Amino acid sequence: MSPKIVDKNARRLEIAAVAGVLFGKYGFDKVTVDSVAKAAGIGKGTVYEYFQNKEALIDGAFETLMTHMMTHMTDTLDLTLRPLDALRKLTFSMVDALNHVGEQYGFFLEYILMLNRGGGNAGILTGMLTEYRQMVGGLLEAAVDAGQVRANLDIANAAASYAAWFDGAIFHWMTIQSPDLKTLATAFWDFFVSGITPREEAQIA
Amino acid sequence: MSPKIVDKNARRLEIAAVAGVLFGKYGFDKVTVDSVAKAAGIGKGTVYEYFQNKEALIDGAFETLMTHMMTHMTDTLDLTLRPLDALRKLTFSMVDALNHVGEQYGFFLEYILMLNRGGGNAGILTGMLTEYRQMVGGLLEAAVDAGQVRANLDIANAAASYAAWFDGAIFHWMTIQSPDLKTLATAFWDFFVSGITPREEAQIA
Amino acid sequence: MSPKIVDKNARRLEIAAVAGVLFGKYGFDKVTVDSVAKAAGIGKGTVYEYFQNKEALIDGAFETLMTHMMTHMTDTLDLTLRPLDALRKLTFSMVDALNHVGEQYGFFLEYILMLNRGGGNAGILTGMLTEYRQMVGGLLEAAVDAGQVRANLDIANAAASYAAWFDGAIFHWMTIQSPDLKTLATAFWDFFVSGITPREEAQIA
Amino acid sequence: MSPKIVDKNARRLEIAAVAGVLFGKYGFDKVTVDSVAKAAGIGKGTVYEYFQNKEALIDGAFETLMTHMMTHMTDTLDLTLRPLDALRKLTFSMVDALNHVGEQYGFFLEYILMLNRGGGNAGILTGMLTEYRQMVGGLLEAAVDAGQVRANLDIANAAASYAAWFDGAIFHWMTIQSPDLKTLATAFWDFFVSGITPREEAQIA
DNA sequence: CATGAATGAGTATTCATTCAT
DNA sequence: TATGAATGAATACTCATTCAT
Repeated sequence: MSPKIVDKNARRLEIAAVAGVLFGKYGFDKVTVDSVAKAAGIGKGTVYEYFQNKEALIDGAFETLMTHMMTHMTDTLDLTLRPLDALRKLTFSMVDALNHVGEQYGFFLEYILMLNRGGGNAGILTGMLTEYRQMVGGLLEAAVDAGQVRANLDIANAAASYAAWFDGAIFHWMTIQSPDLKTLATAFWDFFVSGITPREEAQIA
Repeated sequence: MSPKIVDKNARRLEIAAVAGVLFGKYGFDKVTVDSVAKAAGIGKGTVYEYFQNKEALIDGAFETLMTHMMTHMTDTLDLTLRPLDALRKLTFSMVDALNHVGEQYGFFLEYILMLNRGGGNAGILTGMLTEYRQMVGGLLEAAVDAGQVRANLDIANAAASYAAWFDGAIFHWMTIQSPDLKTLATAFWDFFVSGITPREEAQIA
Repeated sequence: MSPKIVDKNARRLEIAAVAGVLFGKYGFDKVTVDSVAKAAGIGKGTVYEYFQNKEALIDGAFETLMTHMMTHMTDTLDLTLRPLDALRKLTFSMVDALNHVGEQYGFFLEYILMLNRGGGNAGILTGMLTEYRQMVGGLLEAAVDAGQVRANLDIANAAASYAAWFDGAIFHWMTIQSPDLKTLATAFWDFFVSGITPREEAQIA
Repeated sequence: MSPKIVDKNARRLEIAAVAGVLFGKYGFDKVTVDSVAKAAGIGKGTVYEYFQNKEALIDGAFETLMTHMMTHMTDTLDLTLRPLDALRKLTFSMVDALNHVGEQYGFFLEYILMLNRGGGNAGILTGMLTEYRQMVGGLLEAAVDAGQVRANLDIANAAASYAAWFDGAIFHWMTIQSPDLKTLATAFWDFFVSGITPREEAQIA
């Protein structure tokens, strides 16, 4: 009922978003609370009205980033398409989006490192990765049902592999810009499809 | 000329190795030069005898790590096997090794982030990644010649995809320990082979 | 806008003054920023709120000292006296003052050395010395008009010589306390006056 | 009898001279023992064979500088000239010399500051200044005897004033290069002579 | 005698956090 | 509620000095 609560939350998200951009660009330790405040157009003390400390700020920033990415995914997911086509569309849409949020992605990586070292809220990330795998898994399952994918596919691990490939590709692309992300994705998709679609027989030695 | 006999290079590598472990465990900014010195059993000033500054220390540590990893790869590479088998062996050997250098791998990720933000020596990393892709590409090419892999495979991109998957898998594994790396690798391998081996025909919609 | 009312400029001058005393007593390099803070009764970080770095602190201290000295001179300058008498009064008043700011004077010397080596703001000092010479030159000129000084005196260089003597005298006095500054000044004044006042004829060989 | 003693002393003087140049150029605190060693073409440890510590090094450097200056003075002193002319020659010769040892002079000033703050060997400096005043005083006394200077001159204080002027002039010249030292000296000399030479009567108010 | 590798005390500077207004 | 002045803990880096060779 109190309209201020809305304001407070909006302001919170605003600050977190600004912080996320800075963290992505310069890294957690190089970003000062003061620079976040300046970038958000508020006083340094005010940041502490919304976040208990710098750590909380990074958690908030990460949540905001994840929300954006998940929203993008959900929005892009087109259930009128056949499952494998929906996955293809999703894949390339993400590639497109990444060309625009590359810096944020750096922040994403860094956050994972922080978690690994005991800082941050691991739950957020685990949950998000699980959700990501499940979305892909769900599509693959539907594709099995639709006969687009071979029935004996280990869906959970295929989804995990897909996701791993995706993040690894971005990761390498950040290091060497060649080949560009779209080319890499195209080649992968081709090869991914070859691996999962029905076939007469496998002839491995 | 020098009255004190010290193998300056050996000492340098020693310090870099110690630093690498700490950087991997706690991250660059959380590691103090003093802690590196203590861990190496030397005085703080001595670190500065071998490295101009903390940045140089991280470059040195990275070089050391890369050298180790490349050496491990080369050592593991068994050219008496058929190419695809050699690649499989390499893959699982790396997975094994990673269970032991997981922390170092965190350092590896972090270094990439630093490079992306303008610090560090980008050349080392680019070179290493290129070398990694080439090694895999070489094996795939040999596999094509041996008829183990379909002839129309885009080798360069398949190698890049393989490498991307590999790093992405480690990356996700660092975040959620489930499934374990070996399971993930087994599923990927199966599915990778399906994608690259010869087949009657592709039946994609 | 600012909820905390602090006269930033007053605080700045206060810190500079305190720093000036310490610099004078112990020299720039022997004085730590922390000791300045302690002496000013503030925290170390606060010093950096007012001065960008230690160098800025010394510039500020010097400005403060110069302002004090110049104010003292101007206050002492009595224009109701005949010009030469005004200069005499000024001279001895400065001597008196110096017995109290001797330590500061050490800082003054040191600052000049720093300037000579490329640090500090040379403009401040040059301006101050020029002003000092002009004040003396003005008095000598008035004395010429009043017939107290011989008309053919090279005023600019006499003023420069006077100033040089003054600083040199302080300088030697700092080294050997004998003779005391007043005696030295008395002798100089007598002899200075002999050199500049009108005379029948010069009988130099 | 031992020829090594000569060597040792020569080496000592050599190091001190080199140190003096560096101290003059950069200031005591900015000069490292290592840089002195490098400049002297020896090892860092060797410096400590000849000087107990950095402080001793500065004392040695100062002694060397003083010896040079005194030697220059004594060499220049021409007793075949009439006393006042000898003093004039000495003055201008020193001015000439200073154009070449300006940097060393900075060291001289700094040393005085150090003494004033309790470091260094005050005796050396006091002795040297006394000697300097006595040399000038002696010439003035001889000039009185020769009738070149008025008999009622307070010789001790005139000598002290002369010396003070000299150092003050150099000091100002270091700050503002204008007027050049020779011009300043010419004006001073003219005016000094006016003040000390015999005259009919003083007509001061 | 000469050396320079090793050392750690000492210091400038940054920045997260607090709190009076 | 918003602010930014004040603070001091934390840290990279320097350099005089020692001492094994």
